[in-house]
Amino acid sequence: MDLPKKAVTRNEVAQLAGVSPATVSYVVNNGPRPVAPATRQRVLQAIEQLGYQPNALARNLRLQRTSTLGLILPDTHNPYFAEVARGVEQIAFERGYTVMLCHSDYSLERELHYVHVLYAERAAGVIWFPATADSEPALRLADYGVPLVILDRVAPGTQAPCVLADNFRGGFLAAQHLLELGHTRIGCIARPLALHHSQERIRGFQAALRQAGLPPDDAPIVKGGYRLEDGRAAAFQLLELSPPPSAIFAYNDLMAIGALRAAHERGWHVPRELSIVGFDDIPQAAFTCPALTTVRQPKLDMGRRGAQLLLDLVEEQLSSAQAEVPLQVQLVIRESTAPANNK
Amino acid sequence: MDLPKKAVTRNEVAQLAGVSPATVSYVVNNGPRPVAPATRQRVLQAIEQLGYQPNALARNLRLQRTSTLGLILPDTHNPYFAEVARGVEQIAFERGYTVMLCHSDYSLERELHYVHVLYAERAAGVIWFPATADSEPALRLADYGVPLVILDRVAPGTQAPCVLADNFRGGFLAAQHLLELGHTRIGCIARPLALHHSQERIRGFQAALRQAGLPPDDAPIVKGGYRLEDGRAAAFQLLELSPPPSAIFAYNDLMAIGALRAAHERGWHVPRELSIVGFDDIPQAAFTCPALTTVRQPKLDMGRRGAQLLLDLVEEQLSSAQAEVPLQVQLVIRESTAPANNK
DNA sequence: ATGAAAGCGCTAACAG
DNA sequence: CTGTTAGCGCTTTCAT
Repeated sequence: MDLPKKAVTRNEVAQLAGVSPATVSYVVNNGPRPVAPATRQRVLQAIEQLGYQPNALARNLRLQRTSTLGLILPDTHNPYFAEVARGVEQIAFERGYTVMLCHSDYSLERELHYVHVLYAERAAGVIWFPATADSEPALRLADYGVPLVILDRVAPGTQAPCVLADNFRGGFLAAQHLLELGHTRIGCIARPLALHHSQERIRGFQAALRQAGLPPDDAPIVKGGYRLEDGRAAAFQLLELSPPPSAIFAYNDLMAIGALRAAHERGWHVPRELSIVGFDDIPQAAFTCPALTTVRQPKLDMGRRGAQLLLDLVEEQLSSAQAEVPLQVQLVIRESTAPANNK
Repeated sequence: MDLPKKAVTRNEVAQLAGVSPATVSYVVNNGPRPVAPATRQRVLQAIEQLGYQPNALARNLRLQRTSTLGLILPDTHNPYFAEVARGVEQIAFERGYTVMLCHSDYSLERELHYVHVLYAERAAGVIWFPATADSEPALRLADYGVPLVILDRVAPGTQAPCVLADNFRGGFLAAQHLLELGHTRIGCIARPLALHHSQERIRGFQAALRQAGLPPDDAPIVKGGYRLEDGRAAAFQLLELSPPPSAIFAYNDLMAIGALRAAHERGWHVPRELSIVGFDDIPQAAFTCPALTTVRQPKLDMGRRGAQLLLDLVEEQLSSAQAEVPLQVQLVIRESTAPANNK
């Protein structure tokens, strides 16, 4: 039943309908030339009868373009990325594109691997959620002439449009939220500050402290990974300080959850004795534990916006043909909305 | 920088290297014919110099096969599916395949849409996580001769291999776990019983009750959706019964979390006054809320096993060429492991 | 050891 | 309105 059954081709359809292969194309593509209603009918019937399904490979080869989008991201295990993937696919579907899912698994090497694969497949464009601070993948894609949109990060030396969360504002809001709850000693779980967005979140965070008249240096920072387990470890460090913080701002929700876990293990009651705020918005987490408040970030929307931007780029490039379009840098800022205390 | 830059072709490489296009192929593919070391060197250098990257479209067209796998699943918003996707991509990567991510969004129509797209793209095989009880997508794929592996469901009328969780056992274990905790009145949040796996989970659940000497009919069942919100609504129904159950077994973790939320809203304390068990294993949930225990199910592994099975099928079909291989039905049972109470 | 050439299935310009 | 034909970039069987 699933032996290498040979697919029916356009020629067979043409033969059955008694027309030329070209005519079949005109019917299938609804153009570029008109077809007499009677002929069209015969062709459609032949297609139906044979179960003809045009070969996209041949079509793409001939057209010198595909409708495939590459999506490179670290790992859908992190619900944040899964949500981004979902957003990308939604838009791709709506606009007739298809998505190739590429996990970089937080490795530059694999990002580069997929850059090559996607170019080999002549992807129409790529959406890249960088795993490291290295811009090489973007450079390579630019070199290949493949349109690119970068998510959640700026890649120095690149012209590619970015979709960014407003990291500064997110950090600011997180601190503000905790300050309003009466906390004065707040610990931070960050990533290495070399990372632009981590740095921004911390900057925003400290700005809020300063504005409240608190010395930012009072806020202990633990720099580290990005996984749940990293958050747990970082929280242990923070809780052992004297005095320990009464609140924690975590770089992402995964680590916030890790912190929550650490708190539980240490016998702290959240949120009575310790408040925790994560930067992202993981619905399950938000719903599961009323103690966990999050600064909401529209990550589904990030995927959607990224895909939209990319497809606009792709299609513009297509229509503008060889007209020398001036490069343009487009920067989209997505703002975090106010912190939501999930009652 | 990303204008429709024309890609360098094999002919240009051949010209630069002063060899025939065929020779370039032999070098690139390392066969099927040997190439003199000196020639090979010149070709490699030309490739390097021009930044040549073979066009996979042309190659696939010629070869009449691709290394693209289709993955059709409801929605990566559900971490369960995200995890499956991750598993599939892992194996695909290892074996040199690429994954097309297709969200059916729980709709048969979209499943069929993607079946067509994937066939048009001549996908080497498809992994399908059905959204409904309808087998039509499987039938269509069989008709096209596209190898298929079905996840988590049997599709009547199909020969496709399935990767199944041991739903009966999972339900059994869930009930057993709750019985050991001393519960005697346990509510169920299920999906429509027409769905094989929901039915099985309930069957297993009731079998455990029976074995414990309890009348299964005492266990109230609410049938419904699959989302967090559905679980919340179902839990409200259960909690309003008199007497209300002291424990709840939910079809999946998303609904278990919804139930947890409902309990909170009603002022119940979990797990002191109400125990909740979800069938899946969502790490965040499990970690976030120590009250939530889950029957672990290796969903990453489900994706991995599915992809392995599929690729074996694909490659076997490739090698066996036109030899009339007898159809074979392969059924893999994945067992749920013991319930883990996430302390 | 290598070159020439025939397609893979399709689109679109060129001819009627 | 429709048929014929030249490729798209590649693999591989013929030849040499």
